[in-house]
Amino acid sequence: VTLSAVARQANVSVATVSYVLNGVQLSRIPESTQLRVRDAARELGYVPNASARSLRVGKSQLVIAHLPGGTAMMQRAAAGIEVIGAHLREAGYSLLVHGDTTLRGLAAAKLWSGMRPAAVVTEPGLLDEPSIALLHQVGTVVIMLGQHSTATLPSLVLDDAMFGEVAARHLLERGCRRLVMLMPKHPRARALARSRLSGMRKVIREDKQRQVQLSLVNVSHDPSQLTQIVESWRKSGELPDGVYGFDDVYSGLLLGALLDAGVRVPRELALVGSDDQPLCEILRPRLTSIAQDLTGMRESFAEPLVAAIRGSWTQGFRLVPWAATLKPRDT
Amino acid sequence: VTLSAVARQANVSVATVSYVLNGVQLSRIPESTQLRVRDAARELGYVPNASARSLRVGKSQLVIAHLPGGTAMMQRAAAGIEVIGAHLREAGYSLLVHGDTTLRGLAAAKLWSGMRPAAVVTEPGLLDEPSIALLHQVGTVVIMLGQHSTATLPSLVLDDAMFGEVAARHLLERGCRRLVMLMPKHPRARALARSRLSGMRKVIREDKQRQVQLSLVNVSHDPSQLTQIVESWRKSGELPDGVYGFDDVYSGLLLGALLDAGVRVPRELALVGSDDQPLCEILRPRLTSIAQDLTGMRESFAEPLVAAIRGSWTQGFRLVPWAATLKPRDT
DNA sequence: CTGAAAGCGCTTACAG
DNA sequence: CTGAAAGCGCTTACAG
Repeated sequence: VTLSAVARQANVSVATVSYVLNGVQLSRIPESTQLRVRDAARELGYVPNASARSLRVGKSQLVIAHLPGGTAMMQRAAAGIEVIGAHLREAGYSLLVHGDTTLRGLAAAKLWSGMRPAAVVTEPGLLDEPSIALLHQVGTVVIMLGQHSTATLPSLVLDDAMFGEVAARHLLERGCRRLVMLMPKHPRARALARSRLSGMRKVIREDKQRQVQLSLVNVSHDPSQLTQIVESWRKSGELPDGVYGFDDVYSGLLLGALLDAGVRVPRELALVGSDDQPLCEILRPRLTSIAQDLTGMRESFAEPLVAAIRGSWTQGFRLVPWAATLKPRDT
Repeated sequence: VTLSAVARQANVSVATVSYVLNGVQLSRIPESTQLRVRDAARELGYVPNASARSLRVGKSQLVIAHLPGGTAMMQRAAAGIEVIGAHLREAGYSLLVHGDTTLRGLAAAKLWSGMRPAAVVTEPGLLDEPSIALLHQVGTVVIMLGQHSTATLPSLVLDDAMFGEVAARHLLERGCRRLVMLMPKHPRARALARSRLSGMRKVIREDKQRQVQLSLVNVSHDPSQLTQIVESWRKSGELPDGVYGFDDVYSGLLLGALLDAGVRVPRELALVGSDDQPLCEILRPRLTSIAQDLTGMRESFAEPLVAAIRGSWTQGFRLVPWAATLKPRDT
């Protein structure tokens, strides 16, 4: 069932049907005709052929998110994907996610440029310059999620400083003075960690009289490494009294190592995670964490995203601040 | 840069270019012409317009996976999406994921049928009969992930029995006789749980002389409920000696409740989770779990999927057996 | 062995 | 206010 079938049924031309169904130049078409067209379309169960439309206008309504699963960014995105997806749909786009890491670089760019998507949302490091150039050549907008060296691309940079601020404020309020933040070695997590760290630093800076010191400790997901760290703290007598563990998994791993070493949590050492995963309720002691707050997602993320897709992007990059809320538990 | 641009450059007709680039009737075209065409395409950086192709052949190369994030199915899929995605790509399809739960039913079907995708992969409960009919009408194959009441649809049913088998075998080997399996109340998780349960039952059945009893306990994600369960076990003196917790999260919640009640794990009660999440390493005692083994994914999942997309599907549904491996830890 | 041509289903400038 | 028509970039039966 095509446009012309609807036209025949409604006794008008295909042009009129197209105008009515797309809401173009409606003022010129009398109510009665519009009604006839809409009725016919409904009766026949007409669904416009997106390929034909794309071919004609030279671009599809597709927005492809190139976000390898398991990525920190992807997990954040998963939480907000409903808000973002709904907003994009209202704006006439379809958001689809490509979660396969094995496809990247020119191979990815070729596949997508073939689809002539309105936009590709990607992370720094997945698409190189020639790939981006290819997408631009077919008129696709390339949007970065995170800081990219080429400042010419529209970039939405997640600003996680609030997480660090909430963590630091909580630890200071508990009276902690010798703070540690765990810094993951994994590159993608590290970008987030730096953002969170900046928030911690800010709060500490604003609180000079209290003589707070902050050390950073690089960590991986290897449990034995955390055992070593705790051991070295014990030996040197430099056990911190407050730790921000970056996220719940790192915090949980540290908690395990602390308990193994006989450190009393939170008596000797207070610990805060991030992301408020189910894990927090499961651990003993239960892990105090920080939940992300999706309020404002629409204004701070979805709307700028649509603006970028439409090509009305002014700055090189834009910070997307995230609200964060403390979830106090045992640690 | 279009097909005709390549044709001009190579001094042949568009038909010839199309034949060469698609590998159709190559035997009839001399090597030298083929070379000229391929060189021209490469030089110009030609990328075929998927919309034009789709319009012409009446169908796109898109395979849309309608898998709301956070779903058990989605998490399993995430693990295997690289294998599946790569296989589909080799077969000429593009797998894209739609992770937004708010879109379902007829609204979803309309959006997708507009794209004329080769296939939509969905779960039971997201698309009703009229929605499926609409997709069928435009020639889209609808594939179910999981058991669907309409046996007419090609369905890939994940068979998690191996998880239950591994769990039961492990517990029996430890000498456990009073077994419990936690059964989640959430509908989607429950389908998986039933599959895992069948594996447990099978192992217990094959082991009659040992007089093993198995009870089921319905659970939700509410920690206080698990506390109550442990309490009732204590009171009645019917503490099981081996528990299969369905997955790591439920197992972890139970472990917390057990420790709070002073039950010694694994001395009094052995506990096995599933999925081998990071959580297992974090808990004290560390949680014994069962990892899924992606070996054989290609044959058991990706290949039948492609067969279904191509329309060569014989049975109503097909079991996809998953290999599973015990990850012994403290519990 | 190669090419001219029809046609997929739309949108939109243009003519009436 | 409405319609006839061009054309987007492909594929493919057909003719030579």
